[in-house]
Amino acid sequence: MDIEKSLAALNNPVRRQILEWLKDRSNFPPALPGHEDLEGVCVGYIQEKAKLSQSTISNYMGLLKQAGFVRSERHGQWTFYRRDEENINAFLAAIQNELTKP
Amino acid sequence: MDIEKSLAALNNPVRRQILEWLKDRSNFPPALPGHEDLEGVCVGYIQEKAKLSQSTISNYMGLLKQAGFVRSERHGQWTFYRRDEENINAFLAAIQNELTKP
DNA sequence: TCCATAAATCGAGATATCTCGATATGCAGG
DNA sequence: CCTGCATATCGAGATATCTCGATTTATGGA
Repeated sequence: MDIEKSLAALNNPVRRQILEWLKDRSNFPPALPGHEDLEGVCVGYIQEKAKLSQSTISNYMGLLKQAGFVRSERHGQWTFYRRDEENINAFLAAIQNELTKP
Repeated sequence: MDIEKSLAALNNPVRRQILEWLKDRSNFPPALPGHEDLEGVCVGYIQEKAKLSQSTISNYMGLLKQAGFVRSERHGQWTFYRRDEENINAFLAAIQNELTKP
């Protein structure tokens, strides 16, 4: 729970938007054939929606992952990203604790 | 409640530290004579503790104020800053709402 | 009115972030 | 193996943030 990294990762509107999109799998095209069971979304789908370059999105997902907001799972040539609700909640608890008076 | 400005303001360890210090007036030297009733802390006291230049701290306090985390009150030649608990809580509610799944 | 003090603003150099296109890596199918 | 696709990494230019010292503005007191 690195609050520094977490805040840096959140300090960008597109990265926050991606986290919101990932709340609901149906914000993206249907899962690839043979991966219907997977919760995650591949980089290409995220890129398509965000309309930024592939390298930028890959970088963004790396930052979100380092901050703990997402987990990744590689399946074949694809990397599937999904939210890490536990870490997200841990961050919220930490920032709340840091900001509020006892 | 500009979440963009708020996250930018929080994206700096010294600014977060200042917000923490301001939780408790006793983190600073006693109030100036004639201002004992005031909740706030003057810029000079904050600068002393943060060990950064006067202009940097003035800038920081401006950012924290723009983000809504502090209010300022001018009394004579001093500007007294104190936390705005209401806005801080509003930010926490907003970020929680943005980050958590429904 | 003049001076001293507190704070805000200005201008600038150093550093970090953003974002891209190009390249490298890893994997699947023929 | 060789080719093609998905993703990651690299290098770089543009832009933003950090932080300072110098200057300006506001105020209070002699």
